[in-house]
Order: sequence, then C-alpha cells, then structure tokens
Amino acid sequence: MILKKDAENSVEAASKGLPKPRLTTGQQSVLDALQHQPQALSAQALYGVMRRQQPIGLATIYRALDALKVLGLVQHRVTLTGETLYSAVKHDHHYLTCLQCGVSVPIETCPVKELEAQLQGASSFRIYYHTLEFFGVCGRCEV
Amino acid sequence: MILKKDAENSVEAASKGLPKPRLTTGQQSVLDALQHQPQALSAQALYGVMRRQQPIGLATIYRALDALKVLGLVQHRVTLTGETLYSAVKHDHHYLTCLQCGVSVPIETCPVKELEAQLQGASSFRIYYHTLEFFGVCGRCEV
DNA sequence: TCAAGAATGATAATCATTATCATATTGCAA
DNA sequence: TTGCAATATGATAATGATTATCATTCTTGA
Ligand SMILES: [Mn+2]
Ligand SMILES: [Mn+2]
Ligand SMILES: [Zn+2]
Ligand SMILES: [Zn+2]
Repeated sequence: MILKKDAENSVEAASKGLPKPRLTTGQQSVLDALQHQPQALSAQALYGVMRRQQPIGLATIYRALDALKVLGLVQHRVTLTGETLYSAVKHDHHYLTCLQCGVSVPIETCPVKELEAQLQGASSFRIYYHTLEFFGVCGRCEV
Repeated sequence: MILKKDAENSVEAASKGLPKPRLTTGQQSVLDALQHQPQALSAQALYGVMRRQQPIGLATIYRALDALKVLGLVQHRVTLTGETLYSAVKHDHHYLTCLQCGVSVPIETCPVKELEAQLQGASSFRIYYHTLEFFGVCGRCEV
C-alpha cells in the first residue's frame, strides 16, 4: 500500500530557473504557516502558533527558516530589539523606525527594484530579496 | 585653576537644526574611536580596540552607541550572524550578501536618497540613516 | 525490504545584549 | 570654591534569542 502523503511540495516563488527543490515536511509546514500570517513573525512566535496545530520542535523551525531563506521563499529582517522576523517572500516590507521609542511606520514606495535587477545582471548572485529601512527620531520623541 | 579638559565635543553630522548636544566622555571616546576605524565594528570589537588605549567598560560602549545612534552620529546594521556593526555616519554602507556562505559584497550605488528626503518631508521623522541590503545566493554557492 | 543518510525534537550550550547596583564623576547653586 | 544631587561608569549577573548536540524517527534508493 502506497501512502499518498506528498503534499505537492509546490515551490514557486523566486526559484524560477532552478531545479525545483523538494521541501522537507518541516520546511513545508513552516512555509504554509508563514503564508497564512498577515505579517512577519519571529521564530519563537511561529513556534507558538504552529505547535497549536501540530507537534513541531523549535529547532526544526529555525532550520526550516534558514533553508527557506536560501531557497528564496522566505525573507527576514531584524528589529531594533534584536529579534529576527520572517515572512514569505511576496512583496517588500520596508519601514521608517524611531531609534528612540522603536515605533515603525510601513513605507509603501520602494526605489530599489531597478538597482536589484541591475545588480542581478552585473554580479554572479541570484538575488531573492532586500531590506530597506530608514532610522531616525519621530516627532513625539524629538526634543 | 581651571582644567582645560573640554575636548570641544564637536558634534556636526546629522544634528543640523537641533540644539547641539553635549556628549559624555564615554560617548565622545566611542565616537572618536569609531571615526578612526576604516570599517564598521561590533560593540565587542570596539571594546577590544578601545580598552587598549584607555580603560572603559563594555556597558559604557553599548550605552554610548545607543545614544550616538539617537543623535544621528552613529549608524548600525545587523549581519547574518546576528551581530550588530556600528560606524560613524559618513557615507552609506550597503551590501549584497549570500544567504548560504555569508559573503558580502559592498554596493556603491544607492537609489534611496530621494525617497529619504521625500519621507523626511512627508513624515514627522527626522531621518538619520538607512539600511539597504540585498540577499541571495552567490555564484559559488548556487547548485 | 532494508540499511544509509537525512530530518526531527528535546535539551544543553553560546553569545550578544541588558539589567543591576555600587562607585565615581559632573554640573551647578549657594 | 564648596557641597550635593543628578548623571555616568564599570564590574558583573541576568536575559533571551539562536545554535549545537545527540538520540530517535523518517525517507529513499538499491
Ligand atoms: Mn523594496
Ligand atoms: Mn543608501
Ligand atoms: Zn519615537
Ligand atoms: Zn555564497
């Protein structure tokens, strides 16, 4: 009897032109969970969310996130408090952050698309995503 | 007798238009040390460098770096390994980094100057610096 | 079917950063 | 100039996120 437990392992994102990678069950679970989240999450937060659905280890989540990053399926950014937030690679996430109180305002515009394509061609890199964040002091915090 | 130990506390950088802040001796030392470094350093590395010249505590360095950031005199960025690197705010430091091996290639171009000025005007923020980094996989790491 | 290799999960170990707290320094009023 | 309250500093403990271990459980291909 053949177990039909292949969840399609659909990998589409940035991996165009690369031999389609097969994800482990852990990686697939983490990717699914991330794609169902409205905003970026820390590994620990993801752990809290996922363990309610299925048993999974924190180490597996960290390993999966790293692997998914290298595959171009997940992107990351580091907050001022030092925690890393992960999200599925869909659209950009850029912010204007106050160094004093930490408040972050999302930025819609992104002027680096062209440079990215340019770098992609000029370098030997396959670029998956980028981080762009402005730091300063908000009006409430300024003297 | 009046001790002439005021090291001018010259603060020029991004603090244009703000009441000139007086730096503590610790902050001034850290700023000087950073300005004499050719590249960004971690707080720990800075500790190693500075303590050879004068006695200073690691906590003081961390506190000074935070204060200097809020003053717009120091900028930071976080590496893939999780350590924060600091540098005096002079010019931008942008990179193209491999998620697999960690190699980082400096990028000269920066297309966000305009957006920054735009945000500066549209928001209530006083913007000091920004981070911009591209992530992907380098040629040596790609399958 | 089965063994080798890969993945997983529980847990210990790291390590950068923060919090404490006692001491030293500074700035300013008297 | 003196005295003191506020601030800064430094040694060290505590924290917390991430990583390393390692025994166990899947996967996979011969
Ligand atoms: Mn962008
Ligand atoms: Mn720039
Ligand atoms: Zn603020
Ligand atoms: Zn690489």
